[in-house]
Amino acid sequence: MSPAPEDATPERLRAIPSRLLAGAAAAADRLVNERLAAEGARKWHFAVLVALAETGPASQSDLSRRTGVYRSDMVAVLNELAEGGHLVREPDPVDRRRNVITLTPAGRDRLHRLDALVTAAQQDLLAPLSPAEQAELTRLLALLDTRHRPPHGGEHA
Amino acid sequence: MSPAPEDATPERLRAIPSRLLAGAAAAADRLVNERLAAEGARKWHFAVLVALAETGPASQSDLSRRTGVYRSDMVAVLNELAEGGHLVREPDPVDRRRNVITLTPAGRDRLHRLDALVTAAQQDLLAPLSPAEQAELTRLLALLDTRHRPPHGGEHA
DNA sequence: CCATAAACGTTCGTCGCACTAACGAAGGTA
DNA sequence: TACCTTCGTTAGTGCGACGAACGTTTATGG
Repeated sequence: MSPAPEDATPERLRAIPSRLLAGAAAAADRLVNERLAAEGARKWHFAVLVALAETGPASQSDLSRRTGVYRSDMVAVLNELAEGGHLVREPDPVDRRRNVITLTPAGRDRLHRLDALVTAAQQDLLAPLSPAEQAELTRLLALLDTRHRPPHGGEHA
Repeated sequence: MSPAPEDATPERLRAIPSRLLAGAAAAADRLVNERLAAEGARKWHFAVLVALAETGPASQSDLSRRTGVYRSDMVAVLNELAEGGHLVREPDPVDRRRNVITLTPAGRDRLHRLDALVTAAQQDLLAPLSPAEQAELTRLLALLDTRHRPPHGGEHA
């Protein structure tokens, strides 16, 4: 038998938070993507659908800001969702620079299905933790997130 | 004035652990890379140097397993470190398929400098949390990491 | 001893994500 | 009017994660 190399990761590396974070994030992404792939979706699709459902029709740059998807990348995401009939993209009559993105009933359906998948993935992800630990982890991560402001086109004020 | 869109991220999305994880990991990566870029290094360089310092000379696939860098990508990392004189790559006389990677004194020096940078980045990252929270977050992340085994070429037994 | 299988280093290519640059069309403002 | 900004869009860059394939070398087993 082999000497069972098991987890050969050096101690030093294993204690580094940024590495732990990267590892956990990778695992999380993998879980989510696996589930969503079963429906031929990616996480951005879900994010956009959520944003649309939450506040109604919006422009692309609106959606970009709210989901964190760059407006350059938003184009393709919307194309794919539009092809699937999950949303409609039409020019905004009041501001003709804009497109108004509107969720269709089919889109709302899809949102519900994707939501179930994403929720399941979260449970898989957090399963190793007790409910209290899950809540604490979520809280701490949210803290870090709000502190380390995205390199986005954020508030200048 | 604008209606202050501020943080327009939908509530639904903000509560999703995998998204929080991705956000925090991105911030962490950004902090680490910014620091390391000052020395013209990337995180893999650091990881490889740590692995070498911890257990002495090793083969490339050894390093690959221990650092998490794919062996395909390891090639370039070692090239760069070798160019900088931080390590030496020579064929293994006992197993001529392998290369023996050996840390040079210059490499050890560089490790210490990079270590300082990485440590500083961790402090920046965790600064929003109390020491107790930092420890707890690290613990929980380590738990998730060890549970969600990498999709790597892991144990077959 | 020879065939076959495995491991190693390497090259190349793919995919997704984050991010920049630039451009035409449209709107706001002086 | 001229100017600046916003919006959607295209194209392109860089990086990390990952797979395929190939030649070389070592291990295995009949």
